[in-house]
Amino acid sequence: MTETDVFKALADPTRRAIFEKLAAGRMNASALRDGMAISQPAMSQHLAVLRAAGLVREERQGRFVDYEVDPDGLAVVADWLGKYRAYSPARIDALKALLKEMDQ
Amino acid sequence: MTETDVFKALADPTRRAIFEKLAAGRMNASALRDGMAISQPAMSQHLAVLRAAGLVREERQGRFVDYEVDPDGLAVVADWLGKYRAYSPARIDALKALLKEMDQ
DNA sequence: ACGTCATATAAGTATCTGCTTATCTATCGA
DNA sequence: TCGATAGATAAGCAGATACTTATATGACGT
Repeated sequence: MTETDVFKALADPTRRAIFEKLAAGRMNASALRDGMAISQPAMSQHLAVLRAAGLVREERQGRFVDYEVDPDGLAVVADWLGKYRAYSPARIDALKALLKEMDQ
Repeated sequence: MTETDVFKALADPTRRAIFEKLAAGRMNASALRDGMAISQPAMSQHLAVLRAAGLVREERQGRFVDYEVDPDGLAVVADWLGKYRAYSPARIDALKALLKEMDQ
């Protein structure tokens, strides 16, 4: 779950797509697969990479394995980005928006 | 300057180290290099990758080329991360800290 | 217990990555 | 104009990556 693991995991567009799909809600590997032109072993391998990076976690449900977003991996990205706050006006705007959101 | 370009660029620890060094202030390629066990062509290649990702920009100064952090690449990361705000309590804490900072 | 289904793992392979050495381009000072 | 210096680019190569097909594991219904 190092920075390198996380950024490497996110460097692949297929894995980002899988992650994005999971962000909509917990799902098993087969459900993830449909509509996604990807073989079963490829999906399994991508999920293993995401899991090793701490971006995703799994919970076995009998014969199925449900996957869901793991905030730990996101925290690594957030922390990295945080170091460069001074350079990120766009992010500061986003923060302001989030604050507004939180105040409501 | 796609998401893939940015995450791929950041997936390499040497490139993250270069970026971090640049975050401390604009610097030419030779200055970046010292203290960094990296050959001149390797540095040049890494800088090209960072530049293509929009993480860094260059300005020729006579015989030297100064590099500096380009916020555009960071904005890509911030935007990506922003999509998963709901999952990132650590990031929200960071935001709160930033707010405090901004209020002072 | 048996066949089936969900997922993981193994092994092989084409492509990509990050490095190396060698060479080019361009700007500087003398 | 010449030698030196900063940096980029080319070509080659070892290792990593993302896929494939084949097979293993393990839980389910019957």
